[in-house]
This record gives sequence, structure tokens and C-alpha cells, in this order.
Amino acid sequence: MNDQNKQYLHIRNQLAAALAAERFKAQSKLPSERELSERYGCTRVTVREALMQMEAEGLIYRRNRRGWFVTPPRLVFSPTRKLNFMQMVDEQNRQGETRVAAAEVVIADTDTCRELMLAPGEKVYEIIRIRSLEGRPVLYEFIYFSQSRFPDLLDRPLAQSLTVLLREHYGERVAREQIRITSATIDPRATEALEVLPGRSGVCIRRCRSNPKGEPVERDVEYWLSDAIEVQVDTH
Amino acid sequence: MNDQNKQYLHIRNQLAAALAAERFKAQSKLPSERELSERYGCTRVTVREALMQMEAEGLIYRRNRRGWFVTPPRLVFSPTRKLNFMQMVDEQNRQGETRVAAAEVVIADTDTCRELMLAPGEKVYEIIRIRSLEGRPVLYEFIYFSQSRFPDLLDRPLAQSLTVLLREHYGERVAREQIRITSATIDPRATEALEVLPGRSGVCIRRCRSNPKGEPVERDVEYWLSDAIEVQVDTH
DNA sequence: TCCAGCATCTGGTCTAGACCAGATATGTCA
DNA sequence: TGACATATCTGGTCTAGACCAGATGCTGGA
Repeated sequence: MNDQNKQYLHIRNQLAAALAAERFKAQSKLPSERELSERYGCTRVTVREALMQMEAEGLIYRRNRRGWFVTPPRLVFSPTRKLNFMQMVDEQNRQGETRVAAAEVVIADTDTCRELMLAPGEKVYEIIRIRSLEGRPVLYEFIYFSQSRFPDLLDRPLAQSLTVLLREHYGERVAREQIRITSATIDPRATEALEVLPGRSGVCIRRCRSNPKGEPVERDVEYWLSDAIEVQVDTH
Repeated sequence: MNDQNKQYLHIRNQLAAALAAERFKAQSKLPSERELSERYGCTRVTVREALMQMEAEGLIYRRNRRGWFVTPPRLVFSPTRKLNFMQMVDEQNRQGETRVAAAEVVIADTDTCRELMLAPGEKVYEIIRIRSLEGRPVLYEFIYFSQSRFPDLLDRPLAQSLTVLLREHYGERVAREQIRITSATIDPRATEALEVLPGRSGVCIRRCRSNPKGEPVERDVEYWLSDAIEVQVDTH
């Protein structure tokens, strides 16, 4: 069986060509699965095979029981350039939005203790934020700070750049950052907000920022939709 | 319908627990889809749903018509540390292998021309290598060099570090590297060697290396199995 | 002992339905 | 006009089969 004989690849190619020809614009909705299965004379299972492949390719994305939509361009993320989210977004002429979903004091888990060099059982702020591009949520992030180091942090505006906030209110500067990037399952707490099926994979970025003395200051665990981001690194 | 009521998640959880309990070791084979469907009293479609989810999570991987296998640990890749593949592999106590799949002179495509600052239509060496960990192919890479700059390159040993080769035979040093990392469809030419279904997604790493004068020297397009790699970046 | 050919096992693709639950549009009533 | 109930549309999950092609193991013959 050649690739050409596979119906789902045929459907994929037709739809991909339509996208390339811009017959569907970014964020616009594709016809429903039932309509497509009728149009191509096959079952919904086969149509879904094609759609899920295009999802894996990053061409389209799902919204829960709402349908399939055309993926907008990726945001280029350059960790070495030390720009914050809004600066990146502006530079690339995108519309960004940050929403604080939760901000509370919790007991640090083992990973957070290790990264922030805390004793087991110590308390940290956990800030959860959701960031969107053109209205589409693309990032779900967990941010951790030592509570004792940054008193009253939760009373401050948390939707803006936290690096700026640390510098201006606590005189704490970030000098070094370790970043780990993997493809991984999106955290169950994030699946609903990002409208992904439980267990589907995305890009996980874990960052640990330290001050000039080498003391860890901030830990950050980010789940990005995998079609929404391109990481760019320059080394010398 | 709760998550618990979804059969495919139930099967996933059972199998994931078995993996966690190390009842299956890395690289070992899972029972066949038909056997699992009998064991769980459901159809193969549902079993496949569970298996494909676990594949997306990076817990297991497929080999064409051979079955499902347990994924070995990820290789940590640190672009800022300037280690070559074999050094990384040794340091992490893994077994690496490099195979040169092709090495020939081709007309540079538009991307390669732009990256290497070549005139349209110029010729480049295209070297294709496959790298494996413990016998599992995990990386398919395309490497491009200007033909006029590096005469007789193809006569040299291409399975080893090309950075070393450039330095020792051509006196060319790499001083700067731009790296772009995205989740993307695996190149059709690579799907067979990596044993992935056409169109499935992986991690694409594109690198452009320059010498101290800022002249681009090497372009590299790598397709990694997404469960095989973790990228780690340190910035100062 | 080694190899060729065949049977069997595997996943890969597909049909033709079904029912459910969330999202959305519509229409009705206050 | 505005709020709410309802009907309809969407994707999400699942059944019970089918056939195909590649991978593998077995078996008999040279």
C-alpha cells in the first residue's frame, strides 16, 4: 500500500493544500468531521486520522467539541535574549495576553526544593498563569518563589513581568538561567485551559533562575502547545 | 464521562503502572494489540488509542509491524557546552552509533543558500547520518557544507565529529552557533529509518555554525524522536 | 548446516454503524 | 429586550468486524 493509496493521507494532502492556498485563514474553522467524511466518501474514523495527523504536524488544532481550526504562526522564543513575554510578543507583532489563574502559598514539592535549594517542607508561592496569543491560550505556567525571601509577593501585580517585579521591589537581579526543554505530556491541570486532550504532548520548558551570587531565585515550569512555539538559541 | 470512565485511559494507566513497576524493562516488547484487547475486553481500536497516547507521552514507541516497546531514557543535549555526539553519549553512559546514510554533492536549496550565504544554484555537500542509542535510531540529520570551501570533504571519515574534521583538515574553527528548536513533522526521508509513521511529529533542531569571522560554515538539520532527547541551555 | 519458501503473527488501514456530553443556536416567554 | 429552556450540532469514545503488507519463525530440502 503506497502512501498515495492511504485515504487519510489523501484527505490530509487536500486539506493541507487548501491551507497553503490560504482558502482557510489562521484561526478559521474547518468543516465538521461529518461534513468532511461525506465529502470524501469515507467514515469519520478516517477523517479523524487525517485531522489528527495535521494536528501532529501543527497545521491545525482542536477546540473541545467546537471543531478544528487553522494554527497561527509560531512565536519565536529566544531564551538567551532575556526578553520577557510581552516584549517578544510585541516584537513579532502578535497580540499577547496574560491571565493569573491562581496564586497561593503551598508546600514545595521535591523538585522545587532541589531547584530552589530549600529544606523539605518549606513554603513557596505557586503562581499559575495562562498566556494567550490572539485569544488562543498557548502557555500554562507554574512559577515558584521562596516565601521567606519575597514577603507580600502575592499582593503585587502578577500578570506582568515577574523579573521586573523582583528587581524593582526586592532588588533581586537574575544573572543566570538554566533551561531544559523537552517534549512531554501536558500537565493534567493545564489540559482544560489549553483545550488539549488529557495526555497529549506539548513542549515543556523548565527554567531555574539565579542571582549574581548563584543563589536560585525563581523556578518556572511552562507547558506550551507544541505548535505555538519555536525556541531559538545563540551560542558563542 | 469522567476520565476514569474512559477505557483507553484505564488501559493506559494499567500499562503505565506496569512500566513504573519495571515489569517491563527499557526496549522490551509489550504484548500484542490483539492480546491486550482480549485481556481488557475491548476492541483493538480502543487499545490503540491507549498505546498511541502512551507513545505521545514518550513512554513507549512503535516499530513497524513489530510491536510496541518501552522507551529508554532521554539523552540530554546541551548545545551551549559544545560537546559532540559521542562525548555526550559517553558522559551519560549510553551506547551511541553513527551511520552515514548518504554523502553527495547537490544543488543547495533556498534555505541552505540563505543560511550559508551562497548564490542560488551553488553546490553543496549533503551528508545524511543516522545516529542510534543502544541500537535504536533516534536521530536523522542532514548536514550541508559549501563544496568550494571544503574540497575533497567526502573522501574523509564522515561518521566521526565533523567539527573536529573541519578544524584538523581545513583549519576552520566554529565560534558561533545559532540553534532553532521546534516540534515538527519528521522529514519524509527520515520516517523509514526512524520507524515512525509518515507525518508523525518529532523534535527538529536546525543549527547554523559560523567561524570567528562570522562566516557561516555548516548547516545542520536534525530530526530527533521526540521521546529521545532533552535540550538543556545555560545562559549568563 | 544453511537457506528458501511458507505459514503465522504483527501492526496499519478502513467500514458502518452507535451513544454520550459539551457547545451553540434558536425560539419562547416574561 | 433579555433570560432561560430546548433542539441541534460538534467532537469524543466505542463496538465488531474486515483486509492488507511487512516481519518473523518454522520447516523441509539441498
